[in-house]
Amino acid sequence: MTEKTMTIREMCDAYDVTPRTLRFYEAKELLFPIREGQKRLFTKRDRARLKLILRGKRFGFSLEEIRQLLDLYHLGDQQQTQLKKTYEIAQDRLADMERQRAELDEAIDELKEQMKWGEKMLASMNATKRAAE
Amino acid sequence: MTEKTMTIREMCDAYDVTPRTLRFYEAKELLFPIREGQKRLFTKRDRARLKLILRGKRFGFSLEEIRQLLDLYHLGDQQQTQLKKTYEIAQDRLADMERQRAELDEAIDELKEQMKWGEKMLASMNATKRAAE
DNA sequence: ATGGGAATTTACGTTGACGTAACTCATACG
DNA sequence: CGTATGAGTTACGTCAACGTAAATTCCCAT
Repeated sequence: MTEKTMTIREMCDAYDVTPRTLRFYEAKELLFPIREGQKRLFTKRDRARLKLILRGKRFGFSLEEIRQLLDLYHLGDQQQTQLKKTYEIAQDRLADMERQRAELDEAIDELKEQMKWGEKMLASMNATKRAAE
Repeated sequence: MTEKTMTIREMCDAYDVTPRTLRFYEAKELLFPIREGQKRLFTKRDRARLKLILRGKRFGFSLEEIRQLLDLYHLGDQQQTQLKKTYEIAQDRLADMERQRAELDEAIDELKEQMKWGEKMLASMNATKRAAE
């Protein structure tokens, strides 16, 4: 088996998070490291989940929302209603994300416009400065 | 002149925010309503800024970052260094946003995959249920 | 004059996502 | 054997972005 586990330190280095963060995620039931006596051992599953958590965060999911989405994976004998609910959450988020992307595109364009502006300002100010020297 | 101003209530209704929010933005120097005696009067400029603030928020800018970007507009006699700094902030944010969009695209795809999964689960569970009836 | 609605100020409360400090416990090392 | 290093627990602190409550104040209609 590829049951290679990682210590908390290795995880921190590998994913650039603090120990506090990993323990916090465990407390919030986003990660489930095995407890070898005192220490935590993070499995491949934990690493996969952490990657998803970090990406989720990067575009505004709350940890709670991320937890719900992660639960899409382990749907063994769940009740159908629960499944449906989670599925709908995912659908909503997807719609949100697509709206967000559209806005993002728009905003990027506008920001670019804005910056052409800034460039001109800079140029004219440099000209003024050179003229003054 | 089109110097039509709006009261706080009108603003709230028009932009779906609370009075608290508008006062908060004023305190943070994002808005500058005129004070007619006791009351605030929001100008066209305030409305334009508010729109930008709200959009900025929708994709994760902090109010402080938004304030900096808004300052790109009123660059009258500013110092060049200040201008440059702000300009660089904008550049960085733009890069961030483009990275974010790329990730968003990726994540949307993955989420869609995930959901096909969910659909199959739902379908098979419905089949099971029907067979049991 | 008065009572009812707005708007205002002041100030404390809240939520999420950790940071940070204090202390304990275990182990490795010279 | 002492100690330094690293992990763990507990619990209080923080920061942003407002919410919420209390106590005025102002204007206007009855």
